Amino acid sequence: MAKARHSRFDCNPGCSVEAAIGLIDGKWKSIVLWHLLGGTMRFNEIRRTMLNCTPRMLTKQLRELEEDGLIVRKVYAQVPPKVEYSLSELGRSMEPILSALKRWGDANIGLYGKPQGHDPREAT
Amino acid sequence: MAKARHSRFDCNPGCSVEAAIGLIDGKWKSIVLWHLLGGTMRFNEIRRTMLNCTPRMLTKQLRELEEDGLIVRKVYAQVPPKVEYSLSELGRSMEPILSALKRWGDANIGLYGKPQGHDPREAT
DNA sequence: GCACATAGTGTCGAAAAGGATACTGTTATG
DNA sequence: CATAACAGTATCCTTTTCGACACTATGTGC
Repeated sequence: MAKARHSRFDCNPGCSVEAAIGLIDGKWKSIVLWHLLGGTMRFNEIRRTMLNCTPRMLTKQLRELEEDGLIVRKVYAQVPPKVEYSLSELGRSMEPILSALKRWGDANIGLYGKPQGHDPREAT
Repeated sequence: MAKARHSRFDCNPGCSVEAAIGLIDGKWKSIVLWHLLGGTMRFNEIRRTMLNCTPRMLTKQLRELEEDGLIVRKVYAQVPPKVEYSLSELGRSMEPILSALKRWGDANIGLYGKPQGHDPREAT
């Protein structure tokens, strides 16, 4: 797998929990997965949803998700290149996790989100 | 909040997802929360469930969880010190997330946990 | 007056993650 | 021949995170 932070399963009763977050705790991974729940997307299409993510970063996150078997990368042999990303079966099986995160976030983001301290660049 | 990695909410439709994982993506946080779902625990009691976590690390994770309002720290004025940690209301409200992670991990850990890449030190 | 238990701290260093910025390759189009 | 589109790469650097290891404080029991 791609991530190191949670890849060691140091704990026992909780290690399946650790294993699961280990796959989605990159800076942009959960968001990418969330967007892909809505269907197949192209590279720049994903990028446009998270403008603060550099292409390098996005590539990295996508490659790790692919390595972990959560998404599928389909390259079309065209010349303005076309690459489509979509959830694999395994990726789709994470829907309950993503939904739970979304629900919790929606319900509680007021506690953490905007109050102060969001950077003045573009927060989209 | 304590974490920086996900504290900027760079994305919009997915930022509530980001907000949620931002609170549980420390190396040991999700595990601590998972254990605390089972009830109040003392410092060393938690430690014993994750022997690879140094006290310094555990303290850090617990402090961040407390800062984020997910757990409650109760200090008893005794002399072999006694400190109890438990989930706050907000922490308990994460149960669906934790459970979803656990279920997914239990169902799929075989794909990642054992196959390759677990280090030969003690995996407990 | 000394060790013991609990819940930590402090310091240092290595590794991982993340980010800024610039550049590449390939064809179709004008 | 120059330009543009798309999907990346390459290089370099900063920040964050993690870990090892040693050390602290304080009442109690011997």
